Amino acid sequence: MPSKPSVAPQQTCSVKFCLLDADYTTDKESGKTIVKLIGIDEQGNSILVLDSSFEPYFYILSKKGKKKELIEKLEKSSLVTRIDEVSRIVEGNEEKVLQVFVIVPASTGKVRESVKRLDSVKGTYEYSVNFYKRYMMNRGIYPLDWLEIEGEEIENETAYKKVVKAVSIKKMSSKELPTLNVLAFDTEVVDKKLIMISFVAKNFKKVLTYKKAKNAEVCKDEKQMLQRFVEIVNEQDPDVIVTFNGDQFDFEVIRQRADELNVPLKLNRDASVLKGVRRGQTTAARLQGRIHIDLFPFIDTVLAPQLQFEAITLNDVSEELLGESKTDMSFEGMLQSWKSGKMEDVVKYCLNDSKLTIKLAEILLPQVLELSRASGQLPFDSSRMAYGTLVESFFLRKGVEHNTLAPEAPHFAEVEKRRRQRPYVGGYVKEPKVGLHENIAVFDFRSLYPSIIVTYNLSPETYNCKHKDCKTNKVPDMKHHFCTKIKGFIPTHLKSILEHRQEIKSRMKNYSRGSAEWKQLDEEQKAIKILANATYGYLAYAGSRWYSREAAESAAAYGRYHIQQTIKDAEKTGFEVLYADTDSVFVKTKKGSIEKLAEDFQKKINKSLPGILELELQGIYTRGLFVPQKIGTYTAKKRYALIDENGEVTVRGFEAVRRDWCDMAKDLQHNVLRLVLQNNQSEAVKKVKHAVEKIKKRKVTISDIAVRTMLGKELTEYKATGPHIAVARKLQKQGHEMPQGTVISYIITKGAGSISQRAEPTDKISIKDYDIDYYLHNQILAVALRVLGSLGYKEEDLCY
DNA sequence: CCGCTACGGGG
DNA sequence: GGGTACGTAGCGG
Repeated sequence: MPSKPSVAPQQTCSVKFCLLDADYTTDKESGKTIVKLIGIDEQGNSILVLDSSFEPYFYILSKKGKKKELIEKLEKSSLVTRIDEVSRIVEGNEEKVLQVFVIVPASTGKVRESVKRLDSVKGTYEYSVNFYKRYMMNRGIYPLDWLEIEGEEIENETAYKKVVKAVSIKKMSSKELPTLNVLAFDTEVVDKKLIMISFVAKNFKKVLTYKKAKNAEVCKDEKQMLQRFVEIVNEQDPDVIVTFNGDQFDFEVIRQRADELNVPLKLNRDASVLKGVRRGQTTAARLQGRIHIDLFPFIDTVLAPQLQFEAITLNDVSEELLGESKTDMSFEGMLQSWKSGKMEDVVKYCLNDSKLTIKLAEILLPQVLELSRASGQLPFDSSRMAYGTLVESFFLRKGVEHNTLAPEAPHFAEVEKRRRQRPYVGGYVKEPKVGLHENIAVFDFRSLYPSIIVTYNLSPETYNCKHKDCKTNKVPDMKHHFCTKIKGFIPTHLKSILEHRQEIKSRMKNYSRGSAEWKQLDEEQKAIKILANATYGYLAYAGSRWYSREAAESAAAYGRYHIQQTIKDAEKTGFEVLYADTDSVFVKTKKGSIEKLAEDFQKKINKSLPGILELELQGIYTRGLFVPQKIGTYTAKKRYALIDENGEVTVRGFEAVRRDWCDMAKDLQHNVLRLVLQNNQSEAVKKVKHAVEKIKKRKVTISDIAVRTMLGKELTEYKATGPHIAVARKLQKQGHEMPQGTVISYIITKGAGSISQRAEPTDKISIKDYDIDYYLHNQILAVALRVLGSLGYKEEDLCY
């Protein structure tokens, strides 16, 4: 960090750059806290801007008549630099509060701690807002803003093209995204040692390893490979580094190996060494000057709920988002190749992972950046944040922009208490009419919960207000009421982003679908949708500042009320209601055109809905299969499959076909489902019968019937013995090493005892050993009956 | 039935 | 660095 001004006469300069990252540091000489703003200019040069004009502070609301006493006490503290008196809205009321400035960010908590119990203190506020976040909020700066900086350029020996000490910072209006230099990398690890590293950027790809290999740079050993890794990152000088699970895996291994092998990890632009930052139970790899975007946490927290992959693996995610998968090679295959020296396979495998990662980044990075813009959090943070914190940072900003102090964050005991609350009643579910149906229309409420929060003014401060007229405004089937006179904090700002989203959507109409402008606007509106939808959950989130279980509970009650009304109206109109869940209703008609009837119904309902509530016609389907939600004690969330007139199939909730099912069973269910939707039940039954025969006559391969499970931890750490653990222990006794991460492939054999006792490793088994009965009833027929059972088929119908 | 622990992704 | 995930499956009591 350059802290000294250069000896040469300082050069005044002006730069315009797009903000990508921020941090802060304390200058050792002056003791001042310096905010670091990191970004790139129009030419793609990396810029570091230093701003020492911002001071840390927090707020105190004093008790009546005790202000003087409090100020005197505060002035005695060596940590306090000055005290201002300002006007802010506190819990709905305008108050005069003390703004207490302190020497360094860490002092806010210390000073607050020393005064919070004084009887002159009524409340303390915003003492735990991170300094760079505080800075961005107060200055109205959002990530990806273009900033115009006037200042002095400082000589530096860092990888930044320019380091500027800011004198003034102005926001510009451009919303353009800069061209970023993005580098993806992936490592392969065997026995906790790095064996290979691959990189892919726009015009660059490389593989490092230390066994002789074609198409790779062959290093002397692991240490030299790590050194080359550092060199290559610096040569490529990326603005963004992308990984898939780099926080918890790749960077973690790299750090450990670099430690062991004594390789300084100078990956940062300021020439410092990589450090991990604690984020909850996990560590994130945060680089200085380069944003490390780990796609895994982003997909896990933000995208997973909207998508339908079975697991968040690079393979499944790539298949869904890119329509392509990893190479045909399995991990075991790769391992085999490494051990036997078939290096071209390993190189291909490793490089492909980086290729997929960068392709995913092409799609996901714009989403991360728009989410940053919408939430006000840096890309590094917004890509790792859980919904609760993401929503909260948005409202914190709105508070600052509207002179409103955020409620104090709940303390540990309070969070615990909130967590222990009995769960409240959620959305309404109408059990599906099991079977195959035709001429189906699906309706859903557009952004149901956000619309309800806005329409009914649900917010912590509007709950059970004192106004006489509001008291009759009861939530359906609840004792609660919400204010009808004064707009609440949450509904006000939620409404404004919903309107902003509509405005973006109407602007999108000016561009042709799929154009660059259209795509950027689309990402922007999707990011806002994510925030808006998460606000409902935020009201009931235990860590929330704007916590109101009553508001969340009421949103659910209003939701149930409206969906039930819609069901009643649909029935009155002559539809048969097949299924309903929370915000969607599935109906069918026996006579007339489903399209026409559905459109008329939608219009009619919308005329009767209050506020901003709106029912949408989600789609028309030629055929649909609905299966029971309860099978024994197991309750599926949503389980149906639909086909439209173009033959497009939508499947929900059959995902129970995951682990513990063999490939043959998985494939069979897939085929059966499609055939049923194509109204070809006889062919579906034939397929099942055929599979049954194959199992009975042992005309299958081991791989068809193998179940694969990975050892998630060391074998000794398992207390419970599932089938894969039993197999692993058997293998270990035979002298095989069974480290964490070993994939156990097993089949169930004939004989007596539990499934675990009868599980055997695949490599020692012949096709005559498997238990026909188990595969018939617990795999093939089980999976087939999930689909065909709802159509009245019994086991005996599916066997010859 | 409840409460606790371990897990995920990566290799 | 006053930012310390999170929701759930599966086990044992």
